[in-house]
Amino acid sequence: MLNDPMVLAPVSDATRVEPEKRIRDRGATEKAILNAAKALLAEEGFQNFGINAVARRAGCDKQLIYRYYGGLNGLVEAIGADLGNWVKDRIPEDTGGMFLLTYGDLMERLSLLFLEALREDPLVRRIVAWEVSENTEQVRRLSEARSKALANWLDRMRGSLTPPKGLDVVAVNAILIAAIQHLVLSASAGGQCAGLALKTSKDWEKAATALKRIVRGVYG
Amino acid sequence: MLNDPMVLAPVSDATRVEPEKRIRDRGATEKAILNAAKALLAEEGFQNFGINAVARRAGCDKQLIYRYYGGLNGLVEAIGADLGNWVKDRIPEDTGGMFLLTYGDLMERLSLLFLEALREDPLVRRIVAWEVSENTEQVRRLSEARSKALANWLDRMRGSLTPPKGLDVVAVNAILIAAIQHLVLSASAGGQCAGLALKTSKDWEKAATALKRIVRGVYG
DNA sequence: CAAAGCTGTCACCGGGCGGCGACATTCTGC
DNA sequence: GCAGAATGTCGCCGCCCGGTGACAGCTTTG
Repeated sequence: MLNDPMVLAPVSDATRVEPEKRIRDRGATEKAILNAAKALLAEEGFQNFGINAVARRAGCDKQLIYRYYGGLNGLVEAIGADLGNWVKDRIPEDTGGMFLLTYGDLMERLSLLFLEALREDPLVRRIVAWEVSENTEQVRRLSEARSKALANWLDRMRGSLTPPKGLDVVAVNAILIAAIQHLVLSASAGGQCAGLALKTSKDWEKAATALKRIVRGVYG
Repeated sequence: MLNDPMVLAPVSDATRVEPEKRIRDRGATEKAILNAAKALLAEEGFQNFGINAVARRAGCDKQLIYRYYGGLNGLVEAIGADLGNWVKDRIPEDTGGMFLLTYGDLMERLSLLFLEALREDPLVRRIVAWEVSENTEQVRRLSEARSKALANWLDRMRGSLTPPKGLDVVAVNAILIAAIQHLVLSASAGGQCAGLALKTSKDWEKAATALKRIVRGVYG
């Protein structure tokens, strides 16, 4: 009664634009929402990541996010599920025909691969930044998924190579991963890290060389 | 704690409670605001860091923040100014009576000192997390102040020790710093990093040992 | 004394947020 | 054909945000 619809004398003239009806396809809509969420997170970061923003981006009503994903939490969980396949998608499973004779060979290669992969994946970068910035249930889920995937990958790649004795490989690798992650995040946010410029590919070569030296130093 | 909301009890009757007048002291108020801001940032992180929250915490009206600091930007800048003295305040200037014979000795010690200092300073941790999460003017200022202070500190501590030749020390040190920062941030947020638990002091000993091995590996 | 300035407080604005109920339209099963 | 479910849309709510103008009380200055 408030708005008598027919009073609206719809744009009668030639400027008439078809209302672009959204097709009714739950599957497609769900995908659109998920993609919108991932793109939004990748591009804008977790700061302005919210129901309204995702809905706007997906071009649908936010109500559908509640219906199909149970709200933001569920949506984030869905993103986390994808994340399980991250390493699979992003990092070559085989070692590129190289012969990895030692654990040092392996870790050098994996470090560089990981660095590359992270540099090229804005979504995961944002998630890592999120992980170190908040400690909500949402983030914890994401973090868990990511770390599990990463651990599996490391394990698979190790193959039958035995790590050196007398060295806490878990701790050392954690530090290496931390270094890579922070390096990439820092570069992504400010173009540098602790005085080291990280913009041009030349900058990155220097970083990669230093990283190699570090890995070789500890793993021989 | 500061100003009970009971102040808004109207001037009713004999139950008149003295409204706890805030003393008029611009200097003290400015300090209160700055401290509130730092405490808030340290405890809650940059997520909900805003004019209203700071004013609430400082127990004063937000208008004063605009007047005295020119808004949040100015306030953040004031925080950044303090940051310049961070290393000075937090990290012993002398080397604790140790004889640092080699660059490796130095960097091992500095790494551990930096790790310790960061672990014990929630404010700077939040700032570092902020740095990798956003790229606004505010954050850039903070970041710059911090990195400058850090560089100065490294330089002072180096003294007359000459770094090894044939090694890009800037890059290597940047990676070491990145590792430490990410390790601490990760621990602070989720109690672990890449599968390495970082809660108990025993956990941290393992991390420190691994870090030493890495530093020694690259710097001898 | 009064005027002018400083300090602190309050109320209000527009806007975006998350969340929800109600409705419109289309599809499905009987 | 019809009822009910599925899908999509709309408008509203209460809340908090940043920002600003107006005002009240104290202090300094003349």
